[in-house]
Amino acid sequence: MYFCAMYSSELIKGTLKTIILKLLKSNGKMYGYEITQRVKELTNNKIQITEGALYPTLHLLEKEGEVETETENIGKRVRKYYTITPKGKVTVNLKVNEFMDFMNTMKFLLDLELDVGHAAK
Amino acid sequence: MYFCAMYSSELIKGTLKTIILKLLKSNGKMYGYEITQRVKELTNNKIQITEGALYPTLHLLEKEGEVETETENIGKRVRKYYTITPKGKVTVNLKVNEFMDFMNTMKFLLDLELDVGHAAK
DNA sequence: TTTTATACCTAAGAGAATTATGTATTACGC
DNA sequence: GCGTAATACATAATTCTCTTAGGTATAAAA
Repeated sequence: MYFCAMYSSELIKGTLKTIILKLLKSNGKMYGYEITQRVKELTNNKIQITEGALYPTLHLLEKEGEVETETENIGKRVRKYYTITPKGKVTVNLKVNEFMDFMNTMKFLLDLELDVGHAAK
Repeated sequence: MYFCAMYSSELIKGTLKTIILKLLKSNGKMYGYEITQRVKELTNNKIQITEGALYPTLHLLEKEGEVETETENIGKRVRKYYTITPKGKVTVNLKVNEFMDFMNTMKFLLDLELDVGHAAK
Protein backbone atom coordinates (compact mmCIF):
# COMPACT_ATOMS: atom_id res chain seq x y z
CA MET A 1 0.00 0.00 0.00
CA TYR A 2 2.93 2.29 0.66
CA PHE A 3 5.11 3.12 -2.36
CA CYS A 4 7.91 3.77 0.01
CA ALA A 5 11.10 5.28 -1.01
CA MET A 6 10.15 6.37 2.51
CA TYR A 7 12.68 6.58 5.24
CA SER A 8 12.70 3.90 7.90
CA SER A 9 10.37 5.26 10.51
CA GLU A 10 12.87 5.45 13.36
CA LEU A 11 14.77 8.17 11.51
CA ILE A 12 11.86 10.53 11.41
CA LYS A 13 11.20 10.13 15.10
CA GLY A 14 11.76 13.26 17.06
CA THR A 15 11.39 15.56 14.06
CA LEU A 16 7.62 15.79 13.82
CA LYS A 17 7.08 18.82 16.04
CA THR A 18 9.92 20.62 14.29
CA ILE A 19 8.48 19.93 10.86
CA ILE A 20 4.98 21.02 11.81
CA LEU A 21 6.07 24.22 13.53
CA LYS A 22 8.42 25.11 10.70
CA LEU A 23 5.70 24.65 8.11
CA LEU A 24 3.27 26.75 10.11
CA LYS A 25 5.88 29.44 10.56
CA SER A 26 6.79 29.78 6.91
CA ASN A 27 3.44 28.91 5.43
CA GLY A 28 0.91 30.70 7.61
CA LYS A 29 -2.27 29.00 8.78
CA MET A 30 -2.79 25.40 7.75
CA TYR A 31 -5.10 22.57 8.67
CA GLY A 32 -4.04 19.07 9.63
CA TYR A 33 -4.73 17.22 6.45
CA GLU A 34 -3.09 20.00 4.48
CA ILE A 35 0.09 19.59 6.53
CA THR A 36 0.36 15.89 5.72
CA GLN A 37 -0.16 16.55 2.02
CA ARG A 38 2.30 19.44 1.90
CA VAL A 39 5.04 17.48 3.60
CA LYS A 40 4.45 14.51 1.33
CA GLU A 41 4.64 16.76 -1.73
CA LEU A 42 7.69 18.74 -0.56
CA THR A 43 9.61 15.54 0.19
CA ASN A 44 8.56 13.50 -2.86
CA ASN A 45 6.72 11.00 -0.68
CA LYS A 46 9.79 10.35 1.41
CA ILE A 47 8.17 11.67 4.56
CA GLN A 48 4.56 10.75 5.06
CA ILE A 49 3.10 11.95 8.33
CA THR A 50 0.44 9.55 9.50
CA GLU A 51 -2.75 10.92 10.97
CA GLY A 52 -2.25 8.87 14.10
CA ALA A 53 0.94 10.81 14.71
CA LEU A 54 -0.23 14.17 13.41
CA TYR A 55 -3.40 14.89 15.33
CA PRO A 56 -2.15 13.99 18.81
CA THR A 57 0.92 16.13 18.15
CA LEU A 58 -1.16 19.09 17.01
CA HIS A 59 -3.32 18.81 20.12
CA LEU A 60 -0.23 18.69 22.29
CA LEU A 61 1.28 21.72 20.57
CA GLU A 62 -1.95 23.58 21.21
CA LYS A 63 -1.97 22.60 24.87
CA GLU A 64 1.62 23.81 25.15
CA GLY A 65 0.69 27.13 23.58
CA GLU A 66 2.90 26.72 20.52
CA VAL A 67 -0.05 26.93 18.13
CA GLU A 68 -3.57 28.32 18.13
CA THR A 69 -6.65 27.11 16.35
CA GLU A 70 -9.66 28.50 14.62
CA THR A 71 -12.36 26.50 12.90
CA GLU A 72 -13.87 27.25 9.55
CA ASN A 73 -16.99 25.77 8.03
CA ILE A 74 -16.52 24.37 4.54
CA GLY A 75 -20.02 23.35 3.53
CA LYS A 76 -21.11 20.89 6.20
CA ARG A 77 -17.53 20.01 7.07
CA VAL A 78 -15.52 21.67 9.82
CA ARG A 79 -11.92 22.48 9.09
CA LYS A 80 -9.53 23.28 11.91
CA TYR A 81 -6.80 25.77 11.09
CA TYR A 82 -3.60 25.98 13.06
CA THR A 83 -1.47 29.11 13.44
CA ILE A 84 1.89 29.39 15.15
CA THR A 85 2.02 31.59 18.28
CA PRO A 86 4.87 33.93 19.31
CA LYS A 87 5.96 31.23 21.76
CA GLY A 88 5.88 28.73 18.91
CA LYS A 89 8.13 30.97 16.82
CA VAL A 90 10.73 30.97 19.57
CA THR A 91 10.45 27.21 19.91
CA VAL A 92 10.73 26.54 16.20
CA ASN A 93 13.91 28.59 15.94
CA LEU A 94 15.47 26.65 18.79
CA LYS A 95 14.39 23.35 17.33
CA VAL A 96 15.55 24.11 13.81
CA ASN A 97 18.92 25.33 15.08
CA GLU A 98 19.31 22.27 17.25
CA PHE A 99 18.50 20.01 14.35
CA MET A 100 20.92 21.78 12.01
CA ASP A 101 23.63 21.46 14.63
CA PHE A 102 22.77 17.80 15.08
CA MET A 103 23.03 17.24 11.33
CA ASN A 104 26.50 18.79 11.27
CA THR A 105 27.61 16.57 14.10
CA MET A 106 26.20 13.48 12.40
CA LYS A 107 27.73 14.45 9.08
CA PHE A 108 31.08 14.75 10.80
CA LEU A 109 30.69 11.35 12.45
CA LEU A 110 29.48 9.59 9.34
CA ASP A 111 32.05 11.13 7.02
CA LEU A 112 35.00 10.11 9.18
CA GLU A 113 37.50 7.76 7.63
CA LEU A 114 39.88 6.93 10.42
CA ASP A 115 43.29 5.38 10.76
CA VAL A 116 42.89 1.68 10.13
CA GLY A 117 44.51 1.92 6.74
CA HIS A 118 42.27 -0.52 4.90
CA ALA A 119 39.49 2.08 5.06
CA ALA A 120 36.99 -0.40 3.66
CA LYS A 121 34.64 0.94 1.07
CA MET B 1 25.10 15.28 36.61
CA TYR B 2 24.93 15.71 32.83
CA PHE B 3 26.66 18.82 31.47
CA CYS B 4 24.46 18.70 28.46
CA ALA B 5 24.98 20.83 25.51
CA MET B 6 23.51 17.48 24.55
CA TYR B 7 20.82 17.16 21.96
CA SER B 8 17.30 16.50 23.12
CA SER B 9 17.16 12.77 23.24
CA GLU B 10 14.44 12.22 20.65
CA LEU B 11 16.72 13.52 17.93
CA ILE B 12 19.29 10.86 18.40
CA LYS B 13 16.71 8.12 18.30
CA GLY B 14 17.05 5.87 15.32
CA THR B 15 20.69 6.75 14.70
CA LEU B 16 22.37 4.52 17.26
CA LYS B 17 22.89 1.45 15.08
CA THR B 18 24.20 3.65 12.30
CA ILE B 19 26.70 5.37 14.58
CA ILE B 20 27.95 2.13 16.10
CA LEU B 21 28.35 0.34 12.78
CA LYS B 22 30.04 3.33 11.19
CA LEU B 23 32.54 3.59 14.05
CA LEU B 24 33.30 -0.11 13.87
CA LYS B 25 33.73 0.11 10.12
CA SER B 26 36.17 2.99 10.14
CA ASN B 27 37.84 2.27 13.43
CA GLY B 28 38.34 -1.49 13.49
CA LYS B 29 37.58 -3.54 16.58
CA MET B 30 36.25 -1.68 19.60
CA TYR B 31 34.66 -2.58 22.91
CA GLY B 32 31.44 -1.15 24.27
CA TYR B 33 32.75 1.34 26.74
CA GLU B 34 35.28 2.54 24.20
CA ILE B 35 32.48 3.28 21.75
CA THR B 36 30.65 5.50 24.22
CA GLN B 37 33.84 7.41 25.04
CA ARG B 38 34.85 7.83 21.40
CA VAL B 39 31.46 9.15 20.39
CA LYS B 40 31.41 11.55 23.32
CA GLU B 41 34.86 12.81 22.41
CA LEU B 42 34.21 13.08 18.66
CA THR B 43 31.02 15.08 19.29
CA ASN B 44 32.24 17.31 22.13
CA ASN B 45 29.83 15.70 24.58
CA LYS B 46 26.89 16.44 22.35
CA ILE B 47 26.09 12.79 21.83
CA GLN B 48 26.43 10.60 24.90
CA ILE B 49 25.41 7.02 24.32
CA THR B 50 24.03 5.57 27.52
CA GLU B 51 24.98 2.05 28.50
CA GLY B 52 21.35 1.05 28.77
CA ALA B 53 21.01 1.84 25.08
CA LEU B 54 24.41 0.62 23.95
CA TYR B 55 24.63 -2.91 25.26
CA PRO B 56 21.21 -4.13 24.16
CA THR B 57 21.91 -2.66 20.72
CA LEU B 58 25.29 -4.37 20.48
CA HIS B 59 23.71 -7.69 21.45
CA LEU B 60 21.03 -7.20 18.83
CA LEU B 61 23.58 -6.35 16.15
CA GLU B 62 25.43 -9.53 17.03
CA LYS B 63 22.27 -11.61 16.84
CA GLU B 64 21.56 -10.08 13.43
CA GLY B 65 25.05 -10.96 12.23
CA GLU B 66 26.15 -7.36 11.67
CA VAL B 67 28.99 -7.64 14.16
CA GLU B 68 31.11 -10.38 15.70
CA THR B 69 32.68 -10.57 19.14
CA GLU B 70 35.82 -11.82 20.74
CA THR B 71 36.71 -11.50 24.40
CA GLU B 72 40.05 -10.49 25.77
CA ASN B 73 41.27 -10.75 29.32
CA ILE B 74 42.68 -7.54 30.75
CA GLY B 75 44.00 -8.61 34.13
CA LYS B 76 41.00 -10.05 35.90
CA ARG B 77 38.57 -8.08 33.78
CA VAL B 78 36.96 -9.36 30.59
CA ARG B 79 36.71 -7.00 27.69
CA LYS B 80 34.41 -7.76 24.78
CA TYR B 81 35.56 -6.55 21.40
CA TYR B 82 33.19 -6.02 18.50
CA THR B 83 34.13 -6.23 14.83
CA ILE B 84 31.91 -5.43 11.87
CA THR B 85 31.07 -8.37 9.57
CA PRO B 86 30.79 -8.25 5.74
CA LYS B 87 27.02 -8.16 6.20
CA GLY B 88 27.48 -5.27 8.61
CA LYS B 89 29.50 -3.36 6.01
CA VAL B 90 26.67 -3.63 3.54
CA THR B 91 24.20 -2.50 6.18
CA VAL B 92 26.26 0.45 7.31
CA ASN B 93 26.57 1.78 3.78
CA LEU B 94 22.81 1.57 3.31
CA LYS B 95 22.17 3.23 6.64
CA VAL B 96 24.66 6.02 6.14
CA ASN B 97 23.30 6.75 2.67
CA GLU B 98 19.75 6.74 3.94
CA PHE B 99 20.65 9.12 6.73
CA MET B 100 22.51 11.49 4.39
CA ASP B 101 19.49 11.51 2.10
CA PHE B 102 17.22 12.13 5.08
CA MET B 103 19.40 15.05 6.16
CA ASN B 104 19.16 16.62 2.71
CA THR B 105 15.40 16.29 2.77
CA MET B 106 15.20 17.81 6.24
CA LYS B 107 17.56 20.61 5.29
CA PHE B 108 15.33 21.40 2.35
CA LEU B 109 12.23 21.43 4.54
CA LEU B 110 13.76 23.47 7.32
CA ASP B 111 15.40 26.01 5.03
CA LEU B 112 12.22 26.79 3.14
CA GLU B 113 10.96 30.32 3.32
CA LEU B 114 7.66 30.25 1.56
CA ASP B 115 5.24 32.69 0.06
CA VAL B 116 3.46 34.39 2.96
CA GLY B 117 5.32 37.61 2.42
CA HIS B 118 5.97 38.43 6.07
CA ALA B 119 8.54 35.61 6.12
CA ALA B 120 8.89 35.82 9.89
CA LYS B 121 12.39 35.66 11.20
C1' DT C 1 -23.74 4.28 -6.72
C1' DT C 2 -19.67 2.86 -5.20
C1' DT C 3 -15.13 4.10 -4.59
C1' DT C 4 -11.67 7.60 -3.64
C1' DA C 5 -10.30 11.77 -1.55
C1' DT C 6 -11.00 14.93 2.04
C1' DA C 7 -11.11 15.77 7.04
C1' DC C 8 -11.34 14.98 11.69
C1' DC C 9 -10.36 11.82 15.80
C1' DT C 10 -8.76 8.06 19.46
C1' DA C 11 -6.92 3.68 21.35
C1' DA C 12 -3.97 -0.38 21.51
C1' DG C 13 0.46 -1.81 20.67
C1' DA C 14 5.37 -1.65 19.15
C1' DG C 15 10.11 0.04 19.25
C1' DA C 16 13.92 2.50 20.95
C1' DA C 17 15.51 5.00 24.12
C1' DT C 18 16.06 6.65 29.42
C1' DT C 19 16.52 5.82 34.17
C1' DA C 20 17.66 2.95 37.66
C1' DT C 21 19.95 -0.86 39.22
C1' DG C 22 23.48 -4.43 39.88
C1' DT C 23 28.24 -6.50 39.75
C1' DA C 24 33.19 -6.17 39.77
C1' DT C 25 38.02 -4.50 38.70
C1' DT C 26 41.48 -0.85 38.45
C1' DA C 27 43.44 3.72 39.12
C1' DC C 28 43.90 7.93 41.73
C1' DG C 29 44.00 11.08 45.63
C1' DC C 30 45.24 11.94 50.18
C1' DG D 1 45.36 1.91 53.05
C1' DC D 2 40.93 3.56 52.04
C1' DG D 3 37.40 5.85 49.75
C1' DT D 4 36.08 7.69 45.37
C1' DA D 5 36.06 7.86 40.45
C1' DA D 6 36.76 5.60 36.24
C1' DT D 7 36.52 1.42 33.73
C1' DA D 8 33.62 -2.38 32.02
C1' DC D 9 30.03 -5.37 31.64
C1' DA D 10 24.82 -6.27 32.03
C1' DT D 11 19.54 -6.22 32.71
C1' DA D 12 14.76 -4.51 34.12
C1' DA D 13 11.15 -1.12 34.59
C1' DT D 14 9.48 2.73 32.63
C1' DT D 15 8.72 6.48 29.33
C1' DC D 16 8.05 8.51 25.02
C1' DT D 17 6.87 8.75 20.28
C1' DC D 18 5.26 6.78 16.64
C1' DT D 19 2.57 2.90 13.88
C1' DT D 20 -1.36 0.29 13.11
C1' DA D 21 -5.91 -0.07 13.29
C1' DG D 22 -10.12 1.51 14.09
C1' DG D 23 -14.10 4.99 13.88
C1' DT D 24 -17.09 8.96 11.82
C1' DA D 25 -18.59 11.78 8.10
C1' DT D 26 -18.76 14.85 3.77
C1' DA D 27 -17.62 15.70 -1.07
C1' DA D 28 -16.00 14.47 -5.54
C1' DA D 29 -15.18 11.31 -9.25
C1' DA D 30 -15.88 7.04 -11.84
